[in-house]
Amino acid sequence: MRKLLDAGVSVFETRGYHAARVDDIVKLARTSHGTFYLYFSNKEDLFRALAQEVGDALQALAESLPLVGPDGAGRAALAEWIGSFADLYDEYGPVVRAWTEAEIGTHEFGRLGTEMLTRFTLTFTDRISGSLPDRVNPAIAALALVAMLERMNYYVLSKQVNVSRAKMIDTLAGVMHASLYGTTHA
Amino acid sequence: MRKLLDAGVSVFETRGYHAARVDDIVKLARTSHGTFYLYFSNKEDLFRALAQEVGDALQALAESLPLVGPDGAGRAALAEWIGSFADLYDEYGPVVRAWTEAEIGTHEFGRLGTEMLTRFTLTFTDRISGSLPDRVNPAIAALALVAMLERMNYYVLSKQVNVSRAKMIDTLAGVMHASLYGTTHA
Amino acid sequence: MRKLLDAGVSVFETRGYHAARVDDIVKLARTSHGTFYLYFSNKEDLFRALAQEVGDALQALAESLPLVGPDGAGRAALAEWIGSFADLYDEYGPVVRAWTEAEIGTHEFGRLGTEMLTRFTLTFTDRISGSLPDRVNPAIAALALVAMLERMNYYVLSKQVNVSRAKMIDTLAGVMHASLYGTTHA
Amino acid sequence: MRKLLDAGVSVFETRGYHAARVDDIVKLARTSHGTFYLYFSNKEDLFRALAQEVGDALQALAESLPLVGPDGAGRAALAEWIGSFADLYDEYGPVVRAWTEAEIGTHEFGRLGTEMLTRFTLTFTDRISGSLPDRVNPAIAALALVAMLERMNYYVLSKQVNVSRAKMIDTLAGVMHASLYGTTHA
DNA sequence: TATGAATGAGATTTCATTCAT
DNA sequence: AATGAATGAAATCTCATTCAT
Repeated sequence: MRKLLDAGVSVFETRGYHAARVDDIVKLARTSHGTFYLYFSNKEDLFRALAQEVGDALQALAESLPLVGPDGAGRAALAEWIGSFADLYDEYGPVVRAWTEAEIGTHEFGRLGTEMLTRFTLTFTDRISGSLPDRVNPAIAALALVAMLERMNYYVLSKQVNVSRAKMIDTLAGVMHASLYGTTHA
Repeated sequence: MRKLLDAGVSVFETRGYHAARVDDIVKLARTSHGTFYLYFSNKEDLFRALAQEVGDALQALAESLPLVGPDGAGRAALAEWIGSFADLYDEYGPVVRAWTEAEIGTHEFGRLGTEMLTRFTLTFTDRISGSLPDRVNPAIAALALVAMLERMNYYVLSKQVNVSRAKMIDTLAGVMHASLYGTTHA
Repeated sequence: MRKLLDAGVSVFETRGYHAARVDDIVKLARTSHGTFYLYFSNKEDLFRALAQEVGDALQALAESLPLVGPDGAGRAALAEWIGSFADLYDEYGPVVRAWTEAEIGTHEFGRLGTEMLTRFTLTFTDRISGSLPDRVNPAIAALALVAMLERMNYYVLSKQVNVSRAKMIDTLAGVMHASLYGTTHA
Repeated sequence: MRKLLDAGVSVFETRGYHAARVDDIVKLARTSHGTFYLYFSNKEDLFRALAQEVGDALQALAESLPLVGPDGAGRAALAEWIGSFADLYDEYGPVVRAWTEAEIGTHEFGRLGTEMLTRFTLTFTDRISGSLPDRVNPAIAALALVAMLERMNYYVLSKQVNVSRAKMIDTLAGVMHASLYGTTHA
């Protein structure tokens, strides 16, 4: 039930995954405990549904990454794609953060998260592997870039580190492009 | 009391911050509830003490970053420093992860974490700012590199993504060096 | 919920306010802790509700005090009213005693008690002020009589001082009437 | 140990008997838990010692009540004695209040208190019995007057009901004298 | 389908008391 | 005599989950 999922996102945003109570979600959704358990078997179950949505969106995004060339156009395309990532983070930020919180000490979400990361990175690797210098392991470099991408978005968009969205995107594009083609930023 | 702090690290590692019960910590430390509350006013309070330790260690690490030159020696020095970061992550991993878990939805730890990130990044920026191309904002580039560093360590050392520690360090050094001097990796 | 309030009265009676445990109340009411906290936020909260009831009953009683004349009929009417006070004390004794116990060192109940005393005494003063000799401050004399009334009921009805209810009422009526009209007792 | 007894009075004053912790008393007395238990077996025990002091002082006071005559001099002597009672209440107020609090729901203190009340009232009865009209039971009238005396002092000296000490004494003397000799107040 | 009162297991926290020094 | 760290029993309170309506 959409109402409950949306309330879930909202409550996870303000209270975090662990501190979120079924009662909070139910109250925000203006429905009852009984109804909650009609649709979900518990908080974890509702979260799984939200996580699924994020996972799908992320995978679609990974697949939309263009083959990036060494020139300015390639860099611009990369920047645009990073912008899409930021858009996605804007939309699903609370879920992503809750996920990070939930997966620590929770077997299932940890496994799900690792799977998702692996799939995303695999697709990402695929797109950039042609561009990398021979001696570099593309999968690992890709993982590092994904790490930077994810965490920088968290820092800037969730943690209110004082950096503008545009500058964040430009910087990420610069560092990524440099590591792919060895050129200097911008 | 050291015994309780150590037990805290251990319990946060296995159960995560939220699922950790005072009872777990107390049992592991082979002491009593009364003793726990003699030294700390609650779980949060104990965690604060641990966080302080990590913060101090991280700050010391940031200050140990050498001025990195464009040549191979510079790259090697950078790799060595990243290795120290990984060592620190090994030692304090449970606390860092617990922190990540705790700071979401907990104002205080969120603020503390942002402060720590800011200080670390500031020192980091200081060390690399001379090396960056003019048009790049050093603070933001530094933040991106710190994001990569932190998150990659988490992926590899905590999440059991199947990457060797040596390769992680080498890759991180490569990407960082490339973004500083525009050279290709290695 | 009535069941819990009644159990509260009963437990306060046998154990006193401070020694009363939520668990006692819950067990006597044959319900659960959860239910208790559904209706009251703690023991204090339940007590507040009971205190409200006593306060209302006392105020109604004060307002029922007839204008007492100097003759035998006036004295009889006064005695009857004192009888009603004793009835009320019988009914709410446990709460009144618990209040006495609770208000010492508890700001809120102290304040509530003083308010109630003031209102009761004010109404009482109103009823007797016409009867007092000029030089006497009616409010203070009224307060003294209320003090006697309250404490004597406590001595006789709660403390099991060996005095019959009838004699207590007769004596109180005598002293009060004497102080109002300067006649000797009875 | 005097230091502990004094600290006890002080703590009972601010926190009441039940809320008083051994820790509070020990801290205020600038000594240790161990020392407390060296001199008293528990909080109750310390309180018993204080109660003993109050009991002795009260009994001495009762015995100092002069034989009160029907004239102005008798009334003045009565007023002076009531002043002494107020002095005693000033000094031992916290203990008296704590006693009231403690005796509800505590067998031992209730019994002690009733004994003390009985002894005090007996002596009081002795002193006034000659003055009362034949039909009045002196013991009961005395009890009523003692009730008034005690409670009025509590109202005025502890509860901060807005009445001056002088007026309280005058009013009590008036009501008492009136009930003894049937004269009007003052 | 929907409700929400009732439940009770389990976590947190307090504080009187002991005992080795 | 004096200390105060350590204890643990006992109380409070929360919240996920159920179930009769």
